[in-house]
Amino acid sequence: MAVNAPPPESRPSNFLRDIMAEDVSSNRYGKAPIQTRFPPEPNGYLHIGHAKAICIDFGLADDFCGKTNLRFDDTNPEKEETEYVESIQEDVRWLGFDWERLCYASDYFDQLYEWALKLIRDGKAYVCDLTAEQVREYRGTLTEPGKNSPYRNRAIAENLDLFQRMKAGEFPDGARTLRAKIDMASPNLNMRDPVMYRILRAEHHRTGNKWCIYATYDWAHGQSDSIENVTHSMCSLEFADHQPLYNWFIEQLGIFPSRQIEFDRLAITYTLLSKRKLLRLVNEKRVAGWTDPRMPTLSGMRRRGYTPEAIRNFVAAVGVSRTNGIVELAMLEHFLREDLNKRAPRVMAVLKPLKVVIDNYPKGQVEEAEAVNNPEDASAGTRKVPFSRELYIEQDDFREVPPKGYYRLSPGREVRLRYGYFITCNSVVKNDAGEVVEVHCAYDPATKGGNAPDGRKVKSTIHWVSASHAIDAEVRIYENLFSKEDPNDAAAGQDFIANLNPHSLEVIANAKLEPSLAKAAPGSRYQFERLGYFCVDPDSQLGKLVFNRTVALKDTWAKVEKKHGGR
RNA sequence: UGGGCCGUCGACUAAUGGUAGGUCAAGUGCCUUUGGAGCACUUUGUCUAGGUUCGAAUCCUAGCGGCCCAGCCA
Repeated sequence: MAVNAPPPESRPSNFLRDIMAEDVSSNRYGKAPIQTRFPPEPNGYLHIGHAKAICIDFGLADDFCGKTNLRFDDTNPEKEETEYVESIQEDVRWLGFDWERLCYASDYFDQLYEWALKLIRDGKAYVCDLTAEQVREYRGTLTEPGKNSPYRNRAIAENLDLFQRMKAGEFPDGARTLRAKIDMASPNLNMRDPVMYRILRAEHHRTGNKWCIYATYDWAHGQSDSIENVTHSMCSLEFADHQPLYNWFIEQLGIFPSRQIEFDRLAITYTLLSKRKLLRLVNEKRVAGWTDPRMPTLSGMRRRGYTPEAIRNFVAAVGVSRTNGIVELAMLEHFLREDLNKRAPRVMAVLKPLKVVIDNYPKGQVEEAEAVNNPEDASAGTRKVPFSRELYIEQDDFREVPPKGYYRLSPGREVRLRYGYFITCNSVVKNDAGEVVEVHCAYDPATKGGNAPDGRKVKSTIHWVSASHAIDAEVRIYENLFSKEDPNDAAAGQDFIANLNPHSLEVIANAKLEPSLAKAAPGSRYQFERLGYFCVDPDSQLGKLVFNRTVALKDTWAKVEKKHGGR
């Protein structure tokens, strides 16, 4: 029913789309619709590297009016869990994709078994009694050919009998394997009689204890693709050496000829994208689980405040090729800010409070300043923010001795309180340690709303909250989880654990927020003006809000400060 | 070392034998009630050497460099 459409002209080209377009125009699959699949193994949570694969698998199929299945590649019961199959579905949906069919490689265990029998009957597979270690020895090396297994020429009837008894559970784990009979001298090691089945007594999250033999990736993947009529099976570059084997099985069986195409994995600076290593961070409690906001998992990023749109835009901008590159984290952050800038309501919050007393403002008086909710979106409207004699401003927004290029408050200097008044600092109060703990100012009543009738200008506008109206909140500030661009670049004898950033989480226990935030719901995102984007963490409770900093705003002052060598 | 894949601005990626372009980053200026956002402008690139061709990032050869493969993981 689906008609294969040519790709839209507007999109930048990529080699995958080109291949698919060629296959469509050359009628490689006749009238069969384009079909792809996203095939995660349920052995961990999805991360942003998977987001790239998801966007490719679903996006490309969509470009050609095709369909995409979500298929769990669950052929190794020792590592797979239901928790993971659930989180994966949630994450794919959250990213904005919906699958045609939900499948499991384990759906095909019976069919795979039948096909294995066929290969045995055709003399293309045999039961091998070599131990794992012997198999390795017989395989040869990168430069030397392998040797034939002594069991390679077993009679078909014997192979059939042995294989059926493997399935029946007559042999202990690891005692025998079923191997494809291909070529022990092939320069491609994957073709040196690869193992198709191993004996493994482990409870499978779906098939329970029905099976004690499990298909390997090579035997399961291509056949699963074929069963689902997958036309284009995209996978990452490291599988390129498996493609001849992928094709060999399909040819021997004479089944639907799915085509494997490899592309490069996503890599990002300061980020680890390996399920195995992320699992270690979780198991060793280096982070608070898979959903820790510092994790590159989709669930961690979601909790951190990322939007699916930001991730999709990033993935699209990164593109796809066959080179092994590393994208700068700055690029991800750009697309995050770009999206949040459009959608996040602005709000005032003070992370590190410094008390400001406006000496000439009437005691007990409260005014309501009208604040714009989102300058990027007029329809977001305005809100009222209480203003009074005692306020909090950011400690960073006052300097007793202003460094070069510093525009904010300092003794004798006038600044604007956003949506409030111009104030001038007259004096400071210090504690015993000599630190400024209170700043005394005078306001100009004529500048209400933030404009001086005489046209006088100030160099900076700072945010504030009314001390008596502010609500307290915990704010969690995140930095990169790793302090090295390449987390794996560790000294001899060390690994990525050594590159963990000890300052990746800073908890601010008593931030002061404007009262409009009192009922902010978990998951909602805001821009704390001049600071960054923040979202409400699910740890929040009534009266005890917890915010995560999603990403800081671009900080021009930080650059200036760095250049001047200021503090 | 055998095989496979790949080398385009600092990063990612287009150009499919015919003007090396885009995004990020960096820089400059404008604007600004967020040192935010926005706008304008600028810098920097085809790994090297040969060859084919009127013309090469693109095709060929060689070299150099990087990544992947010796799990009964995926």
